[in-house]
Amino acid sequence: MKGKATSFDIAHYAGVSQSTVSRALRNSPLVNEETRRRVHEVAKQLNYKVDKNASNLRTQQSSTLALLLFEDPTSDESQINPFFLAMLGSITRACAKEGYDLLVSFQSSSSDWQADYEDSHRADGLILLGYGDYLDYQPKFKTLIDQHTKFVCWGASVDNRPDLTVSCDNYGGGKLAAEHLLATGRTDCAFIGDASDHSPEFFARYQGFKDAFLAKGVALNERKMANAISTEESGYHATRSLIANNIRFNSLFAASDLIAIGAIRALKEAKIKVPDDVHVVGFDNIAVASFVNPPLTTVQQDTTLAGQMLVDNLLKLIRGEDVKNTLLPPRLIIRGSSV
Amino acid sequence: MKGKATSFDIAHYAGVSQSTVSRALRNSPLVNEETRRRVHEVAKQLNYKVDKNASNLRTQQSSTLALLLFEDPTSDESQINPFFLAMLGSITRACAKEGYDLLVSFQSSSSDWQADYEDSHRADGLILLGYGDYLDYQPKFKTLIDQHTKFVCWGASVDNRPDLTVSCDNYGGGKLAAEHLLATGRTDCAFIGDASDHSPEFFARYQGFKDAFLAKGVALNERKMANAISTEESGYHATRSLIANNIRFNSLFAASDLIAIGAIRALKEAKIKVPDDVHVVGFDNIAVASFVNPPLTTVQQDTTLAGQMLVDNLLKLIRGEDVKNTLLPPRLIIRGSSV
DNA sequence: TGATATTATGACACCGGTGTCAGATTAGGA
DNA sequence: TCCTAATCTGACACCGGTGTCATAATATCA
Repeated sequence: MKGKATSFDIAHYAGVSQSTVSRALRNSPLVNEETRRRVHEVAKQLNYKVDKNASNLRTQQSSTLALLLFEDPTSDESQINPFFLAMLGSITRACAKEGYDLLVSFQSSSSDWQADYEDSHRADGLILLGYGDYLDYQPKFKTLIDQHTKFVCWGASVDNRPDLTVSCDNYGGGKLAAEHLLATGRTDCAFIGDASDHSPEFFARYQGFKDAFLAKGVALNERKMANAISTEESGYHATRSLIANNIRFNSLFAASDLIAIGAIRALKEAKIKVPDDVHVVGFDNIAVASFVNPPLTTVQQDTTLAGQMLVDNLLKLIRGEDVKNTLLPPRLIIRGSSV
Repeated sequence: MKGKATSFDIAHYAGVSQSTVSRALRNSPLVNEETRRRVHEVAKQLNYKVDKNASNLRTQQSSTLALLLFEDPTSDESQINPFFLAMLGSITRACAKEGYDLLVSFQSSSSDWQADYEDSHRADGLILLGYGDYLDYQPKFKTLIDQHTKFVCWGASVDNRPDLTVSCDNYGGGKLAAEHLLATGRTDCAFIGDASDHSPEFFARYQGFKDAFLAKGVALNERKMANAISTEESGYHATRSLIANNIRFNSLFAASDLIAIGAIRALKEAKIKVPDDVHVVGFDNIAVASFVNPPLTTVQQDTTLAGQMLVDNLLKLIRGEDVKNTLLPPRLIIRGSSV
């Protein structure tokens, strides 16, 4: 046998027509039990596998989803945000569970990442994942919608289509962090992140945080804020600049764990003790969080559930079913950095 | 325009035949420059994308590689070894660079992971990645070879086909670790890992380590070894059992960073100070390593290069070119856990 | 001007399945 | 025994491209 076996080969050996082979292998009720058995038998012997290209071509669907991970262009090429890596793991598993394959692709946010996966019938739908400047993305989202591309999005809200977004309740998560700091009596708080509409996720975290403070009659000092993207480096520099400007605080809320870890490094360097002098709370609960010193108090996003929801919603979209706006509950994980 | 545009639509609007469209879009020298331009023009307007299924079906290749990540079944479902996540990142990038798509799939090592990707023409070749008991895999490797499946493997050596393996020089890495500990004067060393042929990577690390000690006339004490798989938990328990058995040592070499991190936890718990009482060296240089307390001295595997080599070798294999056995140089990263 | 080479294009088979339709065979009922 | 229904199977068109071959149109040269 040279080359791979085709359904015609099976047909030949099983003494039936190719049509029957196709039906038998898909367990169509139309074929006789005995025939079905024989066909399966031969197929197994010849190690036959359906040619997905042919099958997909005919049925016009691919049983494949594509994950586009777009990263902040300023972040280091070699280091991928561990939070997304965790998401990737759960998405992969969720896909497998649903019988879908997963194409993975990293995109720099500048490039033409509406990519051709769906248009070229490589994938039935897209999952978009990434931090970064969402204003850049809105026009691309629009293009996708115009082209009727099926996609879901982590975190980023898509104008007029909240059903396309799966997100952690960032606002609620920010509140959790605030209430925790308030409970420990640390009301003089700094915020490191990006409280603009360029990063809606960070912004929502900040809003929730601020509102929880306001509810207790404590106003956040706008000066005690510094911008940072979600990298350790960025968190480090932002915090250093606060310290350099002689800004004082006894607690710090970072918009992500990576930022928090960078912040802790800056604090340590300035001989400011965590948690004694400053309580630190992060966001994400990446794997590293429990290993840093001190272990990081953080708001957990349930990546397993998130991956599952992304896949579920996308499949519903593909099947034309109704999809609801999806918000996942955050959970506070208290560790040494804040007690 | 209902549905996606096909090459016939382009042909219609450009006033040429479908054949010419196909040629023009692939920039065949056979088509007239003016025609080519017009066809591209129309294609762009209709947002036409080549149907990969049709194209792949005809050309009998997919421009896709599949990454099969098989994990130790005992490891926690939700936590993926960060080392592999890093590899995944670099493999993805390497694929993109070569113009290949990447299918990602997690396999539990028990399942039928010779998977159908290649047989079903979903992928042109496989990349296998995973820790675990390699004896389990050998028969599966054999099946793959028998079926002429193109694949490469990280770490695991495939009998008689060393060209199919890309690996870090684990033996050399073990030596690096040993020489470092010897240089710091800590010759009474424990080893946590698996020094059997069930995990050839760990075994090689141990061998290199042992040989370097022997070269200095120091023999390792066989009793100061404990088995562990590559998880924090496992490293923790293995180290605890050594301590519980009253086994003393002033340095410790862990077969992987995760194990080392678990070991440090066990040591701390037993009030044994790192690095004062015990120097610890790990292997992998996962992202966490620099954040633990104390920062972990470790042997770095260059994941970027590794991913690139895996992809390069696999593509060579697919193209029928000659592939050499590939061994990547390790590098010692000295941090606080051993000085 | 006629013969030949060159260039550009269209017609058509083909890749390997899936779905439809028609027809053969057997069973069931009168 | 004949007719209709139920069951099973094969022939065939089709999905949307790619590659081969034939041929028309134009250029080249004697």
